[in-house]
Amino acid sequence: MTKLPKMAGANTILHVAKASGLSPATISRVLNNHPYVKEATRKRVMDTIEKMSYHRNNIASGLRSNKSHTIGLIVPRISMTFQSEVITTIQNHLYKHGYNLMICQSNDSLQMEREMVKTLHSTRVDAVIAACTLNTTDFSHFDLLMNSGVPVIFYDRVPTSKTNATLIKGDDTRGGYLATSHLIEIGCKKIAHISGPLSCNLYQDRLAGFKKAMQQANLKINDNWMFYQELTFENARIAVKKMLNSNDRPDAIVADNDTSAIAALECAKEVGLKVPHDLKIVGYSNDSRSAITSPSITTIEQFPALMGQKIVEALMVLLGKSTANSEMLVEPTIVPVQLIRRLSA
Amino acid sequence: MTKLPKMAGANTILHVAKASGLSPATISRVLNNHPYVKEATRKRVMDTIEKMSYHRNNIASGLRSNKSHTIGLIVPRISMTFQSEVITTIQNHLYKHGYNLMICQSNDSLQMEREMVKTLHSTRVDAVIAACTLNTTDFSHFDLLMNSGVPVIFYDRVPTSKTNATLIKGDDTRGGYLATSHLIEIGCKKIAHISGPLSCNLYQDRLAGFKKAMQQANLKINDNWMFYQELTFENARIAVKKMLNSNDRPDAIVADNDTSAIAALECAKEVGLKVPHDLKIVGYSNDSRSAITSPSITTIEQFPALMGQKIVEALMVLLGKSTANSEMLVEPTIVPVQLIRRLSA
DNA sequence: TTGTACGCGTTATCAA
DNA sequence: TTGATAACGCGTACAA
Repeated sequence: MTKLPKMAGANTILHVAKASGLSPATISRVLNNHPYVKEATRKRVMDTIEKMSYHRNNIASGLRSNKSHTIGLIVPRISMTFQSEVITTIQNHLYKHGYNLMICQSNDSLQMEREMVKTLHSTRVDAVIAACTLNTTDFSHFDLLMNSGVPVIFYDRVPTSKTNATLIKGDDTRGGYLATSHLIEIGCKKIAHISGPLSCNLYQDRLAGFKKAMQQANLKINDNWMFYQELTFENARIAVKKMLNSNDRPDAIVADNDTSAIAALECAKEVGLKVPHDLKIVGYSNDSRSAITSPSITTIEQFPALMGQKIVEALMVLLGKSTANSEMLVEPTIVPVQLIRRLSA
Repeated sequence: MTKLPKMAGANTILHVAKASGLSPATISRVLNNHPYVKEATRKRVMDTIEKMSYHRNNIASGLRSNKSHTIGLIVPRISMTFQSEVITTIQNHLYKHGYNLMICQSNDSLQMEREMVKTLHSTRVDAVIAACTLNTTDFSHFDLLMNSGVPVIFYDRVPTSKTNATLIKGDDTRGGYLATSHLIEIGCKKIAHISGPLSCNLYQDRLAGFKKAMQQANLKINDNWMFYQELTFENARIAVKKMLNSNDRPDAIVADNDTSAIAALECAKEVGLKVPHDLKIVGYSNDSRSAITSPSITTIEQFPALMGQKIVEALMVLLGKSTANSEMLVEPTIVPVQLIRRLSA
């Protein structure tokens, strides 16, 4: 007996090697499905592994191979319907490919986001997927990763300037256009817009879509009905109250998320306006709540599962596990959107 | 634009040692805040680290120290409001303590749950936090972790039999009781119950609370109004339709989640019943949707943030980072619940 | 207070 | 097809 046994429950490939009368290298080959292993040997090793209930130490493996089989994910918050569905899809797909997911919530804090990039770098994740905060306009903290050869995929909230990262985003321009032109088609002429802060590409694009639809219909944009703010329930209430209490009221509201749309609906009820008769409302994201209000809210579906799937596809290309769709890496991937017509507009 | 060359190899403490004219051991001591380091030396090292932009390799550190500073989390799905809030709290707290979180979704599949335990074991996580699937009645797959000295905390859906793991659960018996007795107080006598499958402790307990309230009020339980099923929207619709179309209709429904309560509300509207006048409804969990239906739904608040906090507290004790509340480790921790009265009952 | 030397468990590189 | 052996980067006795 050599220096083998130390503590129960800490079997290593060395133990397996001894027990099966083979070398550690062969055990490793079996574990990694290396081609040059005789079938009989493989079987013998597998049996021993089973018998000893050996489990490979991924930490040691990672140190040697420089692969952690872990993907880092940075997201503002997981509780948003859209985000949690994207993440769910990513996680399920990645798991099938043998990767783990390390999820970090920035809580929409740029400082947290910066720290998390460092942490994920130290953890030696194989790649990072990130939806940035509303305030992230400088993306240079991600250079740390890319300079070390760690691929970065941005989705949803992405940089607008040039980058070496892979970009996957929703068709927000079209989303803004669809929401607005729908209202125009059903006769609205005085359309308000509750936008998010324009520091973020999402809201820039949705605004562009809004403007395009308005211009095409020769409708003028009333600055008193344009709001650029963090899209919270309270902020929306304040904005909508102000509009509804004025002499000149809009006949429709395009909101950049469903929380704001729900707030608008609530305000309308309080003021005694009937939706959609007196005021029409369109939201954004198809939040699970938007389907169950009375009236239910017309909104923009973003297909989070599809986006998650695209993200994993790109990831597999970046990790060299796939060569399909390698053009994803140079051109931004645009995920389609769709108007979900309900009763509010 | 030329692609950035992949770095030949990141800096190591050896490089830092060379550059600062010290030994690797001293660098390591500085990184780990070891007491026996002269302040001037520490400063010198920190400067060099900064200048070289050295970042510690957590994989190597983990191999040596046998600590990954990563906590594994297994959860049926992150998209449920309750779960996503628990997870958010856990993640934010853990991050402050210097731990990462590896989240695994079992999708309520027992087989996935089993695999994920193995994966987390291989990844050498420092501890595992788990909310099990609805079908997990045998928890022995977690023994792999506990036998290797990896602490396990079960929350929400926990084992009912004896275990070495730490248990943190909601007061579901009281929740079921509060929901039912509230209905009784406001005059209901014919109360239906849409329960989850009794394989799961949650629904056993809520049912016990329901029965207790019914017995105290000398109300008899009508078996035609008792349903034990996975708590999906469709299942609830079928159950409620059946009851509302029969000759003998309940005057109230206790649902074990808000999805079922929302389905009940929808069915009632379809059949032309007014809620709460003709039918009263109480849900469970205070899902974000329950507040915005018309009428809004009375439900049971489970304080997910508090539960998340308790989980981290217990974890810190288990990891030897804290000695407060060490009784958490032997007795299950019960997180309180509260009736949120809204307009549906 | 700092340095030397070794080992954590695995995989890669040779050699056989 | 398999084996021997040297890394991977860090932490920690032990020595100085």
